[in-house]
Amino acid sequence: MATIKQVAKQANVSVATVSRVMNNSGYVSDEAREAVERAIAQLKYSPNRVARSLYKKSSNLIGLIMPDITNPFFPQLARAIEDVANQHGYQVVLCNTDEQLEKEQTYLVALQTMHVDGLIITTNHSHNPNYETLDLPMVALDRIVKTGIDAVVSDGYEGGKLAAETLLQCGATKLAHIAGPEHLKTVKRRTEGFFEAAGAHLVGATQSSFTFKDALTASQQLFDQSWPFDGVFAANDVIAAAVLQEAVRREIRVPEDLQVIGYDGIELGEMTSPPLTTIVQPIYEMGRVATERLLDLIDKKDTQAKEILLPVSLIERQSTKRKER
Amino acid sequence: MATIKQVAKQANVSVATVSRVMNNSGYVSDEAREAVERAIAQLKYSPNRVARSLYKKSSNLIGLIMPDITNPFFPQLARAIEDVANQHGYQVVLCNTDEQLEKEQTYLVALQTMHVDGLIITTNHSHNPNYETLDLPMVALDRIVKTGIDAVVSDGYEGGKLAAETLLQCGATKLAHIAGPEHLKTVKRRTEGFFEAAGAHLVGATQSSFTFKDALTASQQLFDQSWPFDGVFAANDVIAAAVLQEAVRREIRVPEDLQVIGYDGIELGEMTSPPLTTIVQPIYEMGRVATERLLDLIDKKDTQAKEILLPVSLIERQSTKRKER
DNA sequence: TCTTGATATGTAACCGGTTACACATTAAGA
DNA sequence: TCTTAATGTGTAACCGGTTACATATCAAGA
Repeated sequence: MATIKQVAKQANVSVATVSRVMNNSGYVSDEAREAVERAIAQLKYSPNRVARSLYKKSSNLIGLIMPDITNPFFPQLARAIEDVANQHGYQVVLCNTDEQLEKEQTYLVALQTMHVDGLIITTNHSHNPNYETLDLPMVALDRIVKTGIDAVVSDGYEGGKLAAETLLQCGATKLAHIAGPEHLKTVKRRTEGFFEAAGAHLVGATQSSFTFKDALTASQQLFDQSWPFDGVFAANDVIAAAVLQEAVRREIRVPEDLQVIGYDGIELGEMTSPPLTTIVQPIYEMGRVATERLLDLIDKKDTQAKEILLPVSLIERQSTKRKER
Repeated sequence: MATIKQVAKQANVSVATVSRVMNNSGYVSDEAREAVERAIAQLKYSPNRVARSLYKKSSNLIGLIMPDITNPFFPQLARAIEDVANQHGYQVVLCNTDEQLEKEQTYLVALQTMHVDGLIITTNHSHNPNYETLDLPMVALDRIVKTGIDAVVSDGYEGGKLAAETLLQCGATKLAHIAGPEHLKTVKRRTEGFFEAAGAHLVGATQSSFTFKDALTASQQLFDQSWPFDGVFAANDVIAAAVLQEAVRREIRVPEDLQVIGYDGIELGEMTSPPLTTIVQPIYEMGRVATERLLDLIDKKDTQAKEILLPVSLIERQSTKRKER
């Protein structure tokens, strides 16, 4: 790798001039510029970002902290973040915390010592640790933070309501629900919205983590305890897939005897049998908006913290019947 | 953030001594060490990795180049890589190339200028670009490279054979196949193994990309053109899920009338109805092995390039019947 | 003609670590 | 007692950029 000194020598100018050409700053004569550009091309020079970082105290790196990229909701988010970051000349550093405070803490110091320019925190943790004291631009994604930290979330309450309303409009009268983990506020809102709109039609509910195994257990429990019902809203698509599978096992026909609605809009929903009707969060959009917001914060464009709420929508596939009118 | 100078001042020693304490190198008296450690604790000092990188020409960063983290095969791989890297004090930089040469090239120079210590290339691309000229430790994952680059892959040929043998042992006699994209050598091997073991039992085959939509089209085509058959081997689990869905749509019972085997062993396979029998690649293991290999290369432990072949295995769920005997 | 501001360029300090080298002290062995 | 090696510590160069500052030239306006 060529250095700026070699380029300067080759072009017969000082390093300052080379730097000016590279950064398009200060005054440079046309001759000098051409000579430098020629040297750069000849030596295939591209500046050492580490050296640049050291002086500028900025690395063009952003840290992405998420519980587990393996959870099917996160890859799309990561993709959106990486796309937008890359378009703006940033790279992203991936961190999986498993929601463990200790890991989070370790990553935080690692990211700080490497001078990342900002953080995207995609974790549903409620006991937010030293984030407040961190003095780094950051935005929370799919997560609700009390203090003055930006957040991008989708409208879970409306989503829950929409699920109940849809089920009702499609002719279901006895509704059941499988909620997500207690500590996830964004997920809890879905349940609250659903309960609100389901009203007296609610005949049963249980709760599950987001692993498929747990969801299967919860599904069985729901069928055992609350059957019969004719509409289920699951707190996410993975749980909905479990409900679908359990229904098949019990020879309950979907959507004829039982209608199912999921939440998230991940690709999995297309792959089940029957394909899953679901409330879709604009996942990619959420990642995009969060990253753009973060880049604004890094550029100090707008330092007023705010919560950005994105709308959800319904996608009808075949786990529900046609809406009546 | 405190600097080494501040620590030195606080501890009444020189920066060299502080550095020696931090790195456990050279001679340091007990008193000096204690004083330094006290100062470090007081100032909450942790060394600036950027400065360190500049001198050492090593960043403790590894670049992860994959086509698209959104493809359900990759998150597990990414997770394994990140886990192992993190355990050894490395961070990973995520890059999605969409298999586009141009993007790959851009990432490559970005990663080089930030002095990543190594690269993991998880892409099935055959037209490998400037990798050879790159002079960076790297290992290819799930990808076959001609030249002297390390590779970690699983045994697709055996996997394909295993699929055919299993189908046959489970009583299927008329076998069909949906292959993956032409250009993916690792995937092609599965097809070759399957054809070899299926022999005269093969009654039909088609081909598909790894998107669910294409897989659905290919499934329909297969049913239209080659029905009846009683065993299908799909080149990956996504395609298998499509076959399953199409079978349901045509009211063909699985596994009674048609048995289906997938490939990969991703979580999706548990979530279909019925759950999918599949050939599992040790995905996490592959990521782990690749990363450990890369770290060895970085430490110059063993520079002899080699291909590491990991075994696959069968996991029986409910898309096949019980094996006879 | 003199002043002034725009243009052009180079030198050196700086970012925050690591380490080669010089120097000093002390202990062990001859 | 004299060598010699081990131990301990500080100074300054270095990694490869960026930029403050000094300096020089030149054209325009007074």
